[in-house]
Amino acid sequence: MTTIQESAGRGRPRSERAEKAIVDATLDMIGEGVTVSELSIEAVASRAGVGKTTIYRRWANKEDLVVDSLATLRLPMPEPGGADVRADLVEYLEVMRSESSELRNRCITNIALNEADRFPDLYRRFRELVIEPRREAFRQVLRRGVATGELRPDLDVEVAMSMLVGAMLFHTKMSGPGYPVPDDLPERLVDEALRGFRYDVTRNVAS
Amino acid sequence: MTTIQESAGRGRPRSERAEKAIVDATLDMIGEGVTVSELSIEAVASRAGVGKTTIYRRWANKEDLVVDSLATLRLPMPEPGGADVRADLVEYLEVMRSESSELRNRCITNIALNEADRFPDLYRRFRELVIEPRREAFRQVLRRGVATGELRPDLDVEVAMSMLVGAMLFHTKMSGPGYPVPDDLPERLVDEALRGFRYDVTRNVAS
DNA sequence: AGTTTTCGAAACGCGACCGTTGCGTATCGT
DNA sequence: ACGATACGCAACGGTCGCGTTTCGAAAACT
Repeated sequence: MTTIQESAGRGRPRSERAEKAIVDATLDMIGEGVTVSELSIEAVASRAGVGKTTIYRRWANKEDLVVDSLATLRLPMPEPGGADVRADLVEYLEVMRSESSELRNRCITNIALNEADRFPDLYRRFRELVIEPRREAFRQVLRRGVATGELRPDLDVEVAMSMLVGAMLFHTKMSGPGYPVPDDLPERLVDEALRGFRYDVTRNVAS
Repeated sequence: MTTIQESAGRGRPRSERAEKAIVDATLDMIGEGVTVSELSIEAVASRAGVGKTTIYRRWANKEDLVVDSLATLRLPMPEPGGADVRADLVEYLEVMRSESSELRNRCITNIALNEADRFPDLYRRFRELVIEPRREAFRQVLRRGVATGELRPDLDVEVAMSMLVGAMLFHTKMSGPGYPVPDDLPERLVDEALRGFRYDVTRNVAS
């Protein structure tokens, strides 16, 4: 908790509703693509229908507000069904796809991709809190696939992850009004990745 | 050319040096991760060692300055060697990798990934000028591979492109002081993509 | 009832940047 | 030489957001 100080519960208690409105406004604006640099406390206050005082009483600065707001995003990667590697990979990519369609969740990628350089502290905490757990879950699916023999024993897991996740991010970032992410993209990505691009007459006759 | 007007060559001619300094400063700042919104004419002028007047005399607004600056980035994709699909793919990814290490060239991805929503005009022109030609070149390599029989006839070319380019962008965006892009990433990416992840005892024994 | 704390709102002085204008100087064509 | 234009620089009035302060009202405690 980066909150500046708990008030000794003597007088009027802090409004839960105001706090939620502030965090919501913050997340929404970041989700819409507003940079942390551009994010103004005044705009957050106005959007949340709250006085600036109410914000400054809780957070010392903008970065703390953003950190705490992002921390409220609990987006657990689901335990993979575990039927097979293909199903698990598709499931995870599908999570990414569906999340990307909600404005709120876009702030995850927006922060991760845009703010790393300028707010290293924010990025580091965000990386530990959100990014790494997800990478690890994804990594485990691939490792398990190697262990079960579904995937090549010499598969470069990190590179494989980059390909699938990178392709997904690529599409979601490029997506927009005119360029929606196809519903079946996760399946198509996983299938192409599993089969490989090369034409091999001894094997690829169709699945 | 978005330049506001050519002066009738009567008096003192406009300084080539100043113009170059302005464009250089603009590109450098964008390459460093400064948003177009954040980019201030004052900062550009100061960095270029130039008066604001000199900028406003040439460009009507910030967006025009950015458009013209980006247009000076002539970054032709090389004609691929054409030895085989693998070599061509590695070559193109290698171009992306090496470009990403130069600050100046980072403004390509920065603009493409961060400014699409807020500056649709800028993004559209940039897309036509830089992005689409490169996508098309990349696409041709894959199509040629299908035509020569090196790649599967039913390969989903768009998905394949997303995987390779997306993975590369993913790494370059994530890269930084502590996270350099491995030199051999292009090769590793292409090899994993061509082979596929799946373990197939009838085929994968090594290359 | 009285105390304490928070609430939203408004205003403060401060600094950054806007786009414009005027200044004295430099550099071109005629 | 002379007029025209561009140069860098400094200043203008204006807007925006900063972080702080003050205000009267509201909501909890003893």
